[in-house]
Amino acid sequence: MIGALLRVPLEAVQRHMLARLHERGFGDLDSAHLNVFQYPGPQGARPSDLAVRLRVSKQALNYLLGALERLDYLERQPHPEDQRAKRIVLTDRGVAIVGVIRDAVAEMEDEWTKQLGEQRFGQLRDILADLNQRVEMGH
Amino acid sequence: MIGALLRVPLEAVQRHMLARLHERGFGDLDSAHLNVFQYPGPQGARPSDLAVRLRVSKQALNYLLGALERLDYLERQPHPEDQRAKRIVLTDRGVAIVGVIRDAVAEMEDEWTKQLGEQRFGQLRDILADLNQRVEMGH
DNA sequence: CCGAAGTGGTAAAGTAATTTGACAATACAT
DNA sequence: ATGTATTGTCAAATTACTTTACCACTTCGG
Repeated sequence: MIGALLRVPLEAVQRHMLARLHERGFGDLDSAHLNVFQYPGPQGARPSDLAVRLRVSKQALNYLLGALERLDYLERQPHPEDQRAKRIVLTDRGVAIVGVIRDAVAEMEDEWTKQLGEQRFGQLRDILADLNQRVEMGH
Repeated sequence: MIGALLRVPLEAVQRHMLARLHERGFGDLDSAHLNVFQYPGPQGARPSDLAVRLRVSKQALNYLLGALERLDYLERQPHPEDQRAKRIVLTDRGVAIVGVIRDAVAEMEDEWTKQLGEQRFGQLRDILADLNQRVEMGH
């Protein structure tokens, strides 16, 4: 059951993020675009590396990046150290949505802290952080 | 950060589920198909209700159901109480994958219990269960 | 150095998934 | 009874993604 237990709150966070973004002038973003901004975000990364991180093909990522570039959220600049490569650089608009996302997550955390109590929410965070480390270790 | 904290372990569970299914003779399933089997599963449900639950259009769900029916995981039978409606009924093959999924989740839970300790994993489950209730309440 | 092998990005073509819009059949409220 | 809403499905159009193929550049072995 642990799958469902993780899924429901995660989806709640994601819905809240997307709703806030839509409210605040970023109505042209959808959840696929949003994946690109998953922690730690695309700023400064190479498309290839990002594709590995997100577990999508580099073509699929490139397709998303094309959309986000047309919507003026980021640019693909030449990489200073490797002439083959590109560097993803957020535009002002791209930086702005990171702030909105951060706010939306903070709101959700406050809400849950209020509901569960500070102690239990703190435990949840701590245990999840621990688990994350271990999961990332184990491949 | 709570979003990322929930996402990483969830994806680990989902990957593990899919890997086990592929190992055990269900190589024709992909993660889109798998969504249909998310708790509490499609058994006995109406396509429309399931579409609402999964937050996809009824056409998109119908497309998935068509694929799953062709792969012999389920059937769409006439609904006994409403002549317009259908009832989703799992085939033997469909019932079988529910078992594999349950086993895969149990393995993951055992693994994490070993890593975090019984007490902390138990806390995680309890707090998440509590949070789930509250999230489902709040729309 | 030089050539072979590998990496990073992208274009083009093809496939898969999803949306949009319609519709027939049934249920239901008044 | 009659108008309205619901349920499932089809088909067309669109969008998202994959596959295949490439070229520019880098790295590495000699």
